[in-house]
Amino acid sequence: MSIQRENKRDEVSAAVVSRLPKYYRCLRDFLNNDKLRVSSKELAEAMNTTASQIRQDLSSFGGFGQQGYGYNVKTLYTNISVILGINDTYSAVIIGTDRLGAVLAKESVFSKRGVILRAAFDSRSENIGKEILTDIYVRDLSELENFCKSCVIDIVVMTDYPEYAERLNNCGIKGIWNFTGAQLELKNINEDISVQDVFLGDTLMMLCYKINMKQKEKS
Amino acid sequence: MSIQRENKRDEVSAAVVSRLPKYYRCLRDFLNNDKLRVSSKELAEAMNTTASQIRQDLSSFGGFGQQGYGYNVKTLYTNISVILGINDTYSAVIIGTDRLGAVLAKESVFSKRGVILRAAFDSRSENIGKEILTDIYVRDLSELENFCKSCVIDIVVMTDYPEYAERLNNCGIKGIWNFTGAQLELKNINEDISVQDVFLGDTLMMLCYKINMKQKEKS
DNA sequence: TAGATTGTTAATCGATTAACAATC
DNA sequence: TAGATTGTTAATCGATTAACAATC
Repeated sequence: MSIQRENKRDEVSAAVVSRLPKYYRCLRDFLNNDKLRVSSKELAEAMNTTASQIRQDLSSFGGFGQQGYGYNVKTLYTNISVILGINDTYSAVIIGTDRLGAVLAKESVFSKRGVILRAAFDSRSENIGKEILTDIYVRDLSELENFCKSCVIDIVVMTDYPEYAERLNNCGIKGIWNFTGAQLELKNINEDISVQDVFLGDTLMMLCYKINMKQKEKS
Repeated sequence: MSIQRENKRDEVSAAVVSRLPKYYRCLRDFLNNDKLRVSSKELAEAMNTTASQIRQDLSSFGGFGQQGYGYNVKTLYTNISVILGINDTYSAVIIGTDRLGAVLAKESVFSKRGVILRAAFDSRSENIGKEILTDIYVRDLSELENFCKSCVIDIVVMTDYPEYAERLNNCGIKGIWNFTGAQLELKNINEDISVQDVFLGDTLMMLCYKINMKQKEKS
């Protein structure tokens, strides 16, 4: 119970977490421009927010700055990388190899984040056996569980077959990156597994909404 | 000034807007299951939120329900579709035809939302001229502005060349769906143009963060 | 030492939840 | 009419912003 409470206290709000990647990108740009130090005011301008928020956010992970000086860009960048777990290596498999799946396999987004693709799965016979990436041949979906168990797989990238998610409960995986466009049944998924949704269709709908609003404002 | 104020008052918060696509998906599922009516309580359960939030959200667009009865699924679905502008037709072009661009072109996400792809652009000579979709051949990026002006293009899907965004200011486009992984320079982009970002890398970073947190909690 | 800028505490603002009168 | 459930107002909660003492 005391540990529970400890965790609760240390827990960082979802709002802050959602801003971390933006901090990371922004600091990376500063670093690439050989900037050595940055104040919360400067960071705020670059990120289109307030200096207060920057300091509040960063202090929730401990103080990375120095009064009168600001933040050392390199140090802050390194710290945020560690917080995000970006320097670690992850092994991954892809489920669904049509279109989106095939492309994600080739995407640099994986290698940039230390994610190594180990295998790809599909249940359509016309896809099975295809080489979607050097030395990565599409396997039958029915092999998925055994594969994850025998190899050590951290991340499952789902681009199809959302109903397969719960089969991953006892395969030792740590996270699901969900592109299926369907809400996974979280109540059937092991609590140890983190789920990150990407609803592409939702973002297109929101764009349509914004476009429509602007039209209406005018009239 | 009175109109300005009117708009301000009618403005729906970003939090509500971000939930609209979820309402839409949820109601579509109910509709597919031939459900005729739904209460805020039921909807809340399906959407993993509170009945209060459902009623609060929906009332910000006007009352779609009926005391003692709830909401008619079909009516609510139609209303949300109209709010999202989902039944309208949009014409679009894609910038960048490597990997992600090529796949998005083929994705059903477009046709599902009434988005018709008119053209694709790239500046790499090896890509130009390729047929990435039936009758859609990759054009030279330099033709982009003239093309958008002459045809009536609503949406530009950017998968590359983020620096090109500001060139779209006077082409009459209404929205940019940004997959470039770079923050577009909003101060250089016409206010009439809505921008919807999709930072895939950010979502992967957030997944890594969650995975790491769970590991730390255990130890 | 003086100026700058942090980390943190307090104030404000907005979003979510609860309560309930209105009414189908 | 009685029961159900909305739309809306009020209460609570959390996140953002402002202020400032601490200190490099």
